[in-house]
Amino acid sequence: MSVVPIVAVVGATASGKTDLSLDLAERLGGDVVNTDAMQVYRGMDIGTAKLPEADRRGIRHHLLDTLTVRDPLTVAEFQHEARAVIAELRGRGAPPVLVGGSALYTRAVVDRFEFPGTDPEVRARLEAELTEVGPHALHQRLHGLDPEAAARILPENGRRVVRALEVIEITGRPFTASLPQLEYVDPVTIQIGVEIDRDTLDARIERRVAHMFAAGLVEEVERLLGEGLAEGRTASRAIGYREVAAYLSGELSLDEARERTFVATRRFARRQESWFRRDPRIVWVRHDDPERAERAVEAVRALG
RNA sequence: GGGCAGGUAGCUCAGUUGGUACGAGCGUCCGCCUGAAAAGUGGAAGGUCGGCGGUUCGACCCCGCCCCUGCCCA
Repeated sequence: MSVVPIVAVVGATASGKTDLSLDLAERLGGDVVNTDAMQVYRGMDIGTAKLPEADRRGIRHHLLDTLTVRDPLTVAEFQHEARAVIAELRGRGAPPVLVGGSALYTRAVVDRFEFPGTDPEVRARLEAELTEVGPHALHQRLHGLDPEAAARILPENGRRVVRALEVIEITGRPFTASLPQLEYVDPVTIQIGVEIDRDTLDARIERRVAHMFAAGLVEEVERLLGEGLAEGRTASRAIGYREVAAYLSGELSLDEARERTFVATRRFARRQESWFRRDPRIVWVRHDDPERAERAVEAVRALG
């Protein structure tokens, strides 16, 4: 193979992406690159199902544990860093094997995807307005400035309305409110999706959540709260962490926290599925297919 | 054995002095998504209102009996 391919393993949480990524990296002689929004946080191990060092089969993993829980992270920043890592790996001939369930992160890295800038002051001001006057009023304003964007963004979705207004203000141009075409930055890219039926997935999620609590998730959250987890804009939203934090502050019983974590994870998996499902470029392999790694490698080699 | 409370969507519960269930939250299903994405957001499908009988033009709401659940007394 003349060009070093970019491989991305995608799929719902708990579907078995991690194992497949190790098999692929091993067979292709590559490194693993995390594309999970929460596994970048140091100390968030149990609740993010981060693969322990000892289980990495000696394969190098990138973009894990790069931030503290107080550090916010954005897609655009992640895109920048991940692309740098990918370039470096390919430079030395090692195929990057991306793994992670954060669909937008993966797409931002692998696809032609450009983010207009951001301005903390403008953002803060608009967010303050949002809490004050509500999303509908801001949506009205957006309608006046950029009817097309307003038509595509639901009036209830304050977050997106704010971002649209921010972009318009700092760029002076209309906001593109829809996702870009599905087009890889580098044509030698492939996405391998892990396919799994719902009942099996739900059972795995339930087991995983039970295991997390048994393995000390509560203690992990307690420790991270001491490190400022609650102030972390991104990290504090992680499933499992907010539920356990609610338990620790007395808002929920332990059982409720566990149940809600299970339910939230299940919902998250549904959202991931609906996201990946509509990307026709993904090559799917069954989670329980004994030949799945071979099939995936074959698909990679077929790239040319 | 007696008393009290309750049996309404998958779950927790609203509801009408009798006039086609206005239901809500959660879940489920489907969708959207450009700097918080494990986030944010829209929609849809679900109910013979415990059973049987009675009163009534008409009952989920009234009466009787029965079944179930919880609590109390014996």
